[in-house]
Amino acid sequence: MLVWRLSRSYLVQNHTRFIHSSRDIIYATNVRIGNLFRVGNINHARKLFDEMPKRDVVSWNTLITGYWKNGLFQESKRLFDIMPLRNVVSWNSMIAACIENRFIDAAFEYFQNMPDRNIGSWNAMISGFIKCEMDDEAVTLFEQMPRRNVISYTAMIDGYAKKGQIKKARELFDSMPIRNEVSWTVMISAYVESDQFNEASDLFSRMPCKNVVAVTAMITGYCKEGKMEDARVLFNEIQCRDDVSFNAMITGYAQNGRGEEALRLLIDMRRYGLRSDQYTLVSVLAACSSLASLIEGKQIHALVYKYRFDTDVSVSNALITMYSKSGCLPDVEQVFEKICSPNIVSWNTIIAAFAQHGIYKKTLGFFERMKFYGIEPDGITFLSLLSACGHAGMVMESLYWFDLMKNTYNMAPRSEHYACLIDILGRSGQVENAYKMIQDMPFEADFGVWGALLAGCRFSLNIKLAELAAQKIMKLDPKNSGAYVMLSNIYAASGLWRKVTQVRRLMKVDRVKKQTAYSWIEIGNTLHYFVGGDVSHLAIDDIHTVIKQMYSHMEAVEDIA
DNA sequence: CGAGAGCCAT
Repeated sequence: MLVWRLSRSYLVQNHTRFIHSSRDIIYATNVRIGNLFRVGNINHARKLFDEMPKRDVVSWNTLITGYWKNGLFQESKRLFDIMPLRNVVSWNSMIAACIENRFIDAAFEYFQNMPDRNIGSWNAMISGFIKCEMDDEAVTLFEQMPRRNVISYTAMIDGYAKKGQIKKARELFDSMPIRNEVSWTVMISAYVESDQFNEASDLFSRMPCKNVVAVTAMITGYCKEGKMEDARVLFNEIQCRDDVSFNAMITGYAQNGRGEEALRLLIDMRRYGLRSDQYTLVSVLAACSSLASLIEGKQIHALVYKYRFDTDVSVSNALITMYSKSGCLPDVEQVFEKICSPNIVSWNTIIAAFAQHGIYKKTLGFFERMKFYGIEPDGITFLSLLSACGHAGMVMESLYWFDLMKNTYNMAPRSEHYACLIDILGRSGQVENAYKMIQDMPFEADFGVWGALLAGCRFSLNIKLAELAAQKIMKLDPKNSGAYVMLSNIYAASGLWRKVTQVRRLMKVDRVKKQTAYSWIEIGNTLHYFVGGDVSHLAIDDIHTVIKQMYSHMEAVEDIA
């Protein structure tokens, strides 16, 4: 009897604790449906929904959101139309769905038609306008909305930042009543993006609670400044590193010419238990490109296949550059032809690849194909075309492309285009014409333009122009040793030894140090370094013998040509 | 169930 009573009370107790009201069942099922959609199991999610004896508005909303997040916008729309009862979230979800599919007008229609809006509706619509670069509309809504929260402000700040209106972004940031870590991060990355490192750093130091996202933005800032050691310190301080922070650090190394460290960090990343994604692969491929190390590049290419990123355009573009820098032109073409829809970067990349190897015909061919596919060339395309002419020594053609760019495509040449053209003119001994071109430029010549002129002067030993160009460069970039070295070389080639000594002395006074140039090659696991005049290599005599043979061979070939 | 942030290629 006692046992019976005990067990009965036990049962009653637990019954009340575990019994599911129909509301609980609906709630649990909704959560399950949402989770199934999140892992892309659409059919199973739908089956659960269909089998529900009773559904609430959240069930419908979960279904609607699940469909458009899996790329089935039309089904979301259909469900929205037939659902028995809608709440504000149903409407907001449809707004988000339209925005995701770039139907901004449809989104606004939902926004206007909905019976009542909450702050989320306004925020969704504002960020939609910002995504579609309709800033005026975003501002109008922001000003019209009855209440604003931290998300409204943050979305607007990000919008201003993306438009390059950093000042306005900052004003809003300062004026907002409450800031959270997202607002701080948006503002910091706005400064990083617009190369205002000190402002970014200042904000970062004042940020009360630094999460991994903000730290990653700051790491990017340090990397852009070339301060890799500082970036690494920040990176090491992160408590829980994620794929994005690893990618930022790897990219930093790759972009600062520290390919070995980028590759090493890729290994660390995998050891840390993180999978590399397309961002990682693009960056380590860039690292391989700068190292011109084909073996590692091919290994990464294998990873690209393994992780199924071989259809990613950016990855393919990075592969093209890698193979091009290693001189594997057949692989360059092979990767390119496998891209389903090459974008402007793909075309520019392959054009640049053949341009850099002086294969003018192929360069031209890809340019024609690009036009045939209806991709409009941009400034970078023309830069590649110009550089192709430079590598092939074709002055007339370069002037043709320059003219085509200006007059047929109505594009304003940038200083890089001028620098390229001036380089070509200089190499062909036309420094006077090159100087004329500088004088006719619609804007002030920069470091690159004067550098190209100075470099050109060594072909015709034009002392006057060389001195002028060197002077300009020293003014624009006082720490740069290149101008001093180049000028002194031109003096030396002209037999002006007293002037050579003068420049050397000037370098000491200005405390400019010549950077030693070196080249290297990796054979097996050994790295062989070579500096100019360096005879320390064990096989230096053999090397010199081979070089002499190559020179005489080249001369012989040139005679035939 | 809906709204805001960091990393990629010429």
